[in-house]
Amino acid sequence: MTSPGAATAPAKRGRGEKSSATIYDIAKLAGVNPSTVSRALSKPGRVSAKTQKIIEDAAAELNYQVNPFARALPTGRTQTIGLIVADITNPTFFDIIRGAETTGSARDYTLVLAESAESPETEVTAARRLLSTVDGLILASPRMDDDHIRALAADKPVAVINREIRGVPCVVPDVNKGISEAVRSLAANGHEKLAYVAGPKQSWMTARRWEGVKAACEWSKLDAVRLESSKPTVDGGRQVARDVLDSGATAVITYNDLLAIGLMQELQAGGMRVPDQISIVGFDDIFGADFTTPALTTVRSPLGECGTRAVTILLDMLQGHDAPDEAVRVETELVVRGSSGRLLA
Amino acid sequence: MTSPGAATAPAKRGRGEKSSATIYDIAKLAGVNPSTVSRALSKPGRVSAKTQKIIEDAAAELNYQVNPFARALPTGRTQTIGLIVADITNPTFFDIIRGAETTGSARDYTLVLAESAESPETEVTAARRLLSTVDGLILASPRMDDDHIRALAADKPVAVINREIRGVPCVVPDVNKGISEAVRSLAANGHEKLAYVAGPKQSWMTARRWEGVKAACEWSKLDAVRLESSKPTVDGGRQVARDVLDSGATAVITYNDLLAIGLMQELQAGGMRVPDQISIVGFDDIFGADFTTPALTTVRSPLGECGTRAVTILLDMLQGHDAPDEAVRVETELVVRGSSGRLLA
DNA sequence: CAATATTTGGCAACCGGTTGACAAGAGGGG
DNA sequence: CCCCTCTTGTCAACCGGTTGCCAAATATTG
Repeated sequence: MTSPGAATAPAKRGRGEKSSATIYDIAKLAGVNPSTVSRALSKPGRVSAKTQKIIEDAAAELNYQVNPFARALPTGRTQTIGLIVADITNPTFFDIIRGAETTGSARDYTLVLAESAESPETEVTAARRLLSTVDGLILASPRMDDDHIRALAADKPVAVINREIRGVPCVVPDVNKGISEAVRSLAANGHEKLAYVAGPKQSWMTARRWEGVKAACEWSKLDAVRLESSKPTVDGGRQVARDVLDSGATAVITYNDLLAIGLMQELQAGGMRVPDQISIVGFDDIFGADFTTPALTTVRSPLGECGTRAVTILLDMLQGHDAPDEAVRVETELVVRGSSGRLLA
Repeated sequence: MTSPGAATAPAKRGRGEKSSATIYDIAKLAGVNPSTVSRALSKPGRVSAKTQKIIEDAAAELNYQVNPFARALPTGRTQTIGLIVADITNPTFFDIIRGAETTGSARDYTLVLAESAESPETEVTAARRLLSTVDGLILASPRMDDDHIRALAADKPVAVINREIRGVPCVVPDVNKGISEAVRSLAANGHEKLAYVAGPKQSWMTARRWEGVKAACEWSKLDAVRLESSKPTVDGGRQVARDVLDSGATAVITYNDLLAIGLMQELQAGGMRVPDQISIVGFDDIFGADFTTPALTTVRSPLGECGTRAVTILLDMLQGHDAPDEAVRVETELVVRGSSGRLLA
């Protein structure tokens, strides 16, 4: 309003007429120096209680809000955290996103979202771009290689979900508990041969899960066979049905729920009865896993908790705490629904 | 490096050692003035081709990246758009988020996500907070009242999805086509009485859908009755099953797919056969709608497209285009799956 | 009550770009 | 050959906070 030259600047600035109040406005109103205002509003006990009050009142009156960019410029702090997911389409990530958003905004951090479309290159680009504008970065099921991730982590706090990388804070579901529950339950129900339908080769997790299945089967004296899927989707599940039947397995554990659902649909379409003739166990307990008939038995990974934990680690690091030097493990558990059960020979 | 006083500033800055290159570094390397660098890198033909080249090479060599905050400070442009959804839990929004993210990042905009947890107050707060840091804001199914939204829109470009507000650019699925297809199909299959299970009272959409159903039923000479649900979730669907049975309707259209799924589960649990005894049609075609048995017939709203369109409108406005003065309507269509069909008396 | 320790507030530089005003240099016309 | 116009680069102010350093004000202490 009082700004000179306002007449010569023809509505160029994008911020509406009433640019919001600055610390200079407050300073004028409160009769102090701008720097004092800045201190009153950020540093805790740096100014006297009296001045503090005056300034706060003035700020309230002008209904002041800090300009995040002005603050970010000299300090580098932005109050945002970035989250990169491999594929926004994939419901697995929904819970992670939700957990991260909720936890972040509870501590006054805003979530910035990007996706890599499953491409390592896109992922690196997106990560680089984000990294410069956020205080910390979360990579959920990253597709880029370890060294890239370490390079990012050298720059700013980074937390990784669903993958374990030495030297970088990680949050990883510990699949063993859930898997051994699943395998034990299948063994108890009379199954003797089990197939594992694997996921994408680049996925760190698919290897961990297969190891877990193999180990548990050995323990329970089950036969374990590994089958490959073309892609970790419902469609991929449909396509692998033939192989499953050919394998002679009567129980199947899949890399994820989508595969399980597709597989179940295809098998049922072919006249198989689930779980009477074949038991199916998925992974993750995604949204919709209980929509099927029978509802899907699955090893639940607490993905929302992964998001929450990752954010917490990040924010702690930002406050100067050390990163946990071991990967944080969250428990998985078997959720028994209708798709697994006694084998009726 | 050459900066004086570097010794006195003891590693305070949070940005790793090698703070990235600035236009000043480029200027030095290229032997020109920083402002020339700035112009070369942003304004199109403001500098000579020769200087342009020199500067670009220098920038490449230093592997320069603009500091978004430094740019945002004087210009107000941030290259980000905000998206506020009522509930991250709700799969309806997944597609919107995906559409918005994809479209935005294709045009070099980053998506900033916030949720309102279905609370109008939280929503207003989140919107205010976001508005100051983004170039434009998308409100998906906003819960706040019209005036609040208009106030936001007065400040910066705002686009609304799933609600129509005069004077604010909106993207709204036009439910009529999908609904009339649904009702006509039900009528053709021998149904004479239809129930509409409504959603939350504050939802603008639930009213539109009920109007559409009523009108289509009149046209097709069907009896239409409206039932209320406690909440628009699977659970809410289960709870309304009793009312549906009592109503005597043989066909049901629900406010959304979650209600439809819950309703179908409950009815089937009670021994009803779908669709032989009762047909069920949902709304939105969310992820998982085809996981059920039978798969859910539903009126698809192209939610991904809504996200895309909203972003497009916003970015166009940012480039100085006018906002469309009419709400943008996207088509809905009936997706026939197994849950609707001929009534077997 | 003077001398010293501690608060508290002000000054000014800085973060890294953008942009209006201007001057030097290049090119064109009479 | 001179004057005028157009291009191109430079200067300097500015966006809105933060923070090191210093001095004034106040509190503490002998």
